[in-house]
Amino acid sequence: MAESQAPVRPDNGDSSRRSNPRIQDVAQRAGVAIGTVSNVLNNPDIVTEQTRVKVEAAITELGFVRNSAARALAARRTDTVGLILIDIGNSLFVDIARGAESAAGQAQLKLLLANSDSTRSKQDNYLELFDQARVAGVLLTPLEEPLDVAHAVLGHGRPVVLVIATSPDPLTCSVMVNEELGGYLAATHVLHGGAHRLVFVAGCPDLRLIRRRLAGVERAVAGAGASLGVVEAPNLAIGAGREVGHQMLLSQSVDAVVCPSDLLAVGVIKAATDLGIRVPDELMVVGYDDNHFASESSIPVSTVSLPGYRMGELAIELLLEEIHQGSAHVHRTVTLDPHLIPRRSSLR
Amino acid sequence: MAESQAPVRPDNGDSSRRSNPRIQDVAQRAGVAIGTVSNVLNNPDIVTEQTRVKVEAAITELGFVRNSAARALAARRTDTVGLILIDIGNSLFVDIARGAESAAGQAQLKLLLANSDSTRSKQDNYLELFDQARVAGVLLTPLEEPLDVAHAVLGHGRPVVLVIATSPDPLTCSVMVNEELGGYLAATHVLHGGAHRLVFVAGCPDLRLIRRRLAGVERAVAGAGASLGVVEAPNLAIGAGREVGHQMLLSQSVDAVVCPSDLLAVGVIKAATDLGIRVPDELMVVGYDDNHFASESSIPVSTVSLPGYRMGELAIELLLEEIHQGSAHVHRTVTLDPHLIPRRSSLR
DNA sequence: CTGTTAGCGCATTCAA
DNA sequence: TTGAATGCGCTAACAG
Repeated sequence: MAESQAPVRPDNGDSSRRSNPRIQDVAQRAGVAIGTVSNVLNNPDIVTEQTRVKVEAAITELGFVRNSAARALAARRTDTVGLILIDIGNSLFVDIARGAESAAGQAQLKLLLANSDSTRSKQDNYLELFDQARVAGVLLTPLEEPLDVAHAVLGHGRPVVLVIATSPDPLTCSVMVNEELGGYLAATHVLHGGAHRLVFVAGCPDLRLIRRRLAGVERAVAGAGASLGVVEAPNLAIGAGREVGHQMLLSQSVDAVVCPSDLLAVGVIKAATDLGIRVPDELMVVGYDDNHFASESSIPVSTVSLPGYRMGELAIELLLEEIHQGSAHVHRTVTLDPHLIPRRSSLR
Repeated sequence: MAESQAPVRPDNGDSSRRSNPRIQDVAQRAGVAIGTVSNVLNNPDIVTEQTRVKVEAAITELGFVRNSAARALAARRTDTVGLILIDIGNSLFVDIARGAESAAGQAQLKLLLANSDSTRSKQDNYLELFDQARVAGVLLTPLEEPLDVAHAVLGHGRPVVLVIATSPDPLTCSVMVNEELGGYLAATHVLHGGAHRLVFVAGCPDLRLIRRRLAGVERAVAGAGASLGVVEAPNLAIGAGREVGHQMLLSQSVDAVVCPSDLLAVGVIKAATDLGIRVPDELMVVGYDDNHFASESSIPVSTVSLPGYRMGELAIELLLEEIHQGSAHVHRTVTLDPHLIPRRSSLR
């Protein structure tokens, strides 16, 4: 046996003054073994009431805070989930975050947010960040393909759940929205309101999402014997809606406009107002996403509402399923139906 | 010396099939030592071009991803910063997040977001989460006192920067806004527009923030010989603005309303419209925060704009200062001036 | 139920 | 420059 003099931890003496007390300091202070402290932390039930209290006292006295890095390393797992949002400025994604946070909290999981800001490099950076952090899983509102980095994460055995994916991914679970139905609902609504000459403002017409919505509009129009025009817009923002709307309203006869975003709808309403066209009397307008401001505009905007909160909850539920089922898990896709919220912009 | 037979890692054989290859696997594959791989990862310069290429090849072939837990543990530091926002549904905070993310990215720091949702328990939970993760620092948009958990984080030697603090904290750096000036600007603006009978809608009148804004309004009114009424509202939301606005407009003679939030302003405008009072002709309304929707309402809302993006950038800059200066650091507070954005709701 | 011990995967000495 | 050894703080397995 070596000399007991050999100090395991030379600076033990002033350990009370360390900025980050360790479990060992707590054990020493409480007069128990290190494993016991770990137990009161992770298995409070199997420890004596008496020791537990003693240890807890030491913990608060020392201001002990677990080191999650060490914890994750030793336990080989994490109780953190990452959520990557396309746009935290869009209230739909905020709703998703809220739902996910609520469900995660109930499952004792921590939720970390990241904003990809519609930028692939950011999305990929955060995917890698979460991968490095060995999170229990990641929720991703994905940009369009390629999803190679996400697949790399999957390859490391880390579950990924896609939220608002535009198509089911065979390698993941997904929470989808029936976008075609959304378009159909919007178009049907204005058709029932008496519209005959519809226009769909295709912002970002290359997005599969937008094309699905257009498909639904087309289906509704086809069944009603009305006409449908499609005008393209560079993006989904207000400015685009206003510009495209202005041109469109000047050049063609139209009595209803269906937009794949609320911002676009607001822009079109502005254009109409500028031209002295009354909404909804002369022109009905419907948006999409049910953003919070849609109901707050002076002409509240009718919209196709997506259940963002529920989608967030569902995403966590799917993730938990996958985590618990392990290799026996079979990916599945849950598709939610949107619903129309009629507001003044389309009510005659 | 013990028998060299003792296997350091029994399952080394199938390590290529592990879901998470380690640095050692990379080293083996590249035919170099473990320390060398670490070097190409962290000090690429001090390694031979040739070995570097070899190692990088092995990394991609194996799909190696660093384990940030092990990394943090060994290095005793982290390149991650946490940002806790009061309300990610409020575009001001989104702007702050954007600014912070940009500045953090330039400093090679990762930014993680959390939403306290105006809830103390959530704020404290996330503070502790970041503390456990041993982040390099945390940016906090704080709820009002007490800040005890934040101080605990500070006690562990972890810098905290307060953003939109209502008063400077001697233990931290802060990014503040001259709220009194904001109130003054809003009131002065309507006074110049010819208003004589002002009302300040004090949502959450207990918040120091709100009281500061009111103080600014009072100063402006006092210097102009106009009258000022103050009505309280339970919160800063649209509904409150509408209700309080309705009562106020019925019961007193007023020609300008100053609100400490854009939502409140929108509510007041709604109430006015309901009552057939024309905005801005008969009633001028000014909001606060320059939320994105403020310019999008049909009657665009004049507002006191805070430089959210710059505030986020500044917060990171202050944090970096503190990290680099270490114990020599002296906390400082940067106070930014808001500016008024006149829009239709107050322009006659 | 309590105390002891062996790594988790990596950064970082220090020799060579 | 490169390679072998040490331990970061903790969990988990096991012996008392």
